[in-house]
Amino acid sequence: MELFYSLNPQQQEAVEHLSGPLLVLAGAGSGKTRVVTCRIVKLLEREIPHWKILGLTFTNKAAQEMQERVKMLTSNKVTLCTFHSLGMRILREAVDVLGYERDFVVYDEEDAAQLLKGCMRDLHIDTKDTRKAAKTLKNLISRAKNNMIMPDDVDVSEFTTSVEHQFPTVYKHYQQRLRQSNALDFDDLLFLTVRLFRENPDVLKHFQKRWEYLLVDEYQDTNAAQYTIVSLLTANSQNLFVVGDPDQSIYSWRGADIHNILNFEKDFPNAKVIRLEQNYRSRCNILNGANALISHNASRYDKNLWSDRGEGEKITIITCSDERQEARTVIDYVCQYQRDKIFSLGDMVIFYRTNFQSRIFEDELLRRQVPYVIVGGISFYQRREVKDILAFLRMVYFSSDYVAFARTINIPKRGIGEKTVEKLQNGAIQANLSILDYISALVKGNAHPTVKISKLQQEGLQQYVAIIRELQACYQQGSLEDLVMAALRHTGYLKYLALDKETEQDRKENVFELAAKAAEWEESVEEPSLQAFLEELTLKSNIDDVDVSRERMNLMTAHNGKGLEFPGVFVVGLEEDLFPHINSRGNMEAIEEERRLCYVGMTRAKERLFLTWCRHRHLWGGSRYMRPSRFIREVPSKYVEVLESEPSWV
DNA sequence: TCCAATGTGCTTTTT
DNA sequence: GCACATTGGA
Repeated sequence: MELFYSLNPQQQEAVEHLSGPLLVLAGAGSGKTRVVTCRIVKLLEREIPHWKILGLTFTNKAAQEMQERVKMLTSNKVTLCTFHSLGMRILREAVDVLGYERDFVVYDEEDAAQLLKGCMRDLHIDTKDTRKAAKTLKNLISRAKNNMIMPDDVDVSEFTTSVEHQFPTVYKHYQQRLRQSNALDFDDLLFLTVRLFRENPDVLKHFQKRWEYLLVDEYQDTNAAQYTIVSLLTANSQNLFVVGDPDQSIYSWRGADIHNILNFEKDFPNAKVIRLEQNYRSRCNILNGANALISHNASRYDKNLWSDRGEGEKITIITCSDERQEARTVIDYVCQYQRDKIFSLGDMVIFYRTNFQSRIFEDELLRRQVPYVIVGGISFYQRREVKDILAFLRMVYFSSDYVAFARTINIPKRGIGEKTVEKLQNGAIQANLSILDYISALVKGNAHPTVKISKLQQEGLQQYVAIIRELQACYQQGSLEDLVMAALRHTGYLKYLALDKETEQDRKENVFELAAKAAEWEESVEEPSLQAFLEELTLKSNIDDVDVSRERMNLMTAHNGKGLEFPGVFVVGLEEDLFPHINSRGNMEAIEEERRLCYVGMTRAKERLFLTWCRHRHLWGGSRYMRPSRFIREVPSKYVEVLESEPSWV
């Protein structure tokens, strides 16, 4: 088969691997995705039934791409999904064993943050800076769940601050509130799966039998919970095939533990290790420069990534006077390459460390009318107006979803503020009713306990209940698109949007777009349901449906560049305290992660690589002197040409 | 409850 | 320089 024809011996060996644990250490650009896909195809050729194979990825996009490739090659459908959607599937089947309801709603980060804020109010957490405290608590909860620690088992011995001391209480309360909403957060999808497996050997056995061959992509980014899921599922079969590159581990701040990949051989005795060291992507100057950079990390597996793609041009390092000039210089190159037909716009990318850096490049691109796209950033489904409508839809299906209730009850204004919402929630909890049933009883005058509210609020609630009931009726008969349109109509949402003239147009377009997407989605799936629709949207990220049809310059954070490649790459803002970021100062591990991030950026480049830095930069309202990033110094001069950009006069 | 004026403190973000 | 959170008056 042509697919296997051009595999090198190491790739071949990995693809041929039939059973037992295998770690593929796949350097940047070494054909990792192809190896995973080919191995799946190979398993199918060996008459392993497709339903026994499970492939796990970190993004929907990666899962989708592999799914398509496999389907094209074999017309078979193996299960390829993210860890979180795997958790979702498993929990939908069996979470009742843990005392949860099966038709739970999933809270995204924003919903969870909202819930947490409510918890902090409930518990009267008093701090100087609520925002910071909320962030700290959110992180602590996430870390606890990723490390599979229950509220009662939190180790408080290392805690010093008052916020930290309050954490176990908040965590416990937060879990309780999730339950009252019949909701799970992202981390629960993993943690509860682990608990389900650990506490119910029969359930585990069932899933072990179901999937006998496991493949994990980007293994260096797994956290403890994901690691546990994988090792539990493969405990019997031992058929675990993982691919990853420790040098590209850039999500430790999200709980990813690089030791999962570094200790693979220890964790899985008899494990085989295959190294893919030939890079098919980059010119030698680029690859050698990147290799030299990453060799400055002390804690790593040494590897020797090489390329036979020829020397190519040297890495260009440009010193700029400030960020305006940096943007001009970069876009000058972009336009020149495009004009000379060396690269098309879509062949080039700008990588930056932080989102705010994109603005100046956008200005410059707009000024010169160069089409561009920002990959990542705020997702369509996270826009306020879209989430508002989705929250209404959630109330239609999940009548005890407090976060959706709190979000929608005062749209449009019904005189029901924070305090009243709190009272209503407490009333509902005491009455042991869903929030919708409770306020429904309340307006009819037969709620126990009853809550004191004003005449105006009474009317507001009545209206609200009527709207939701109406939408529920609509959901019984019509399509999803109709339901979205009905939500717009019955809630008076368009009128509500018209209150802010500046944003009205964009927001209107977005809500209509949502209706269109609902229609499209309904067409494309076999069994459309409101629940499935909402569920898919919460697990969907912003980079999942990028529009590649149009020819546009790409802008994104270095994090979002992972897994992509471009002929021309600009890594910008390489200054101390920006890249590496100031928050990593003095912390060796953090600096090393920044270095890996820079390495990821550099190794995306096939033909041409530019590294730029500015002597001055406007940061937090003032102009600052910057020093060139240590990462620039760490690229040996033999791979580099250095340019000083003209000083900017304007 | 709501709105406008004032005060603070800055990342990255697969799901 | 900006978003977002808190505060105080209507």
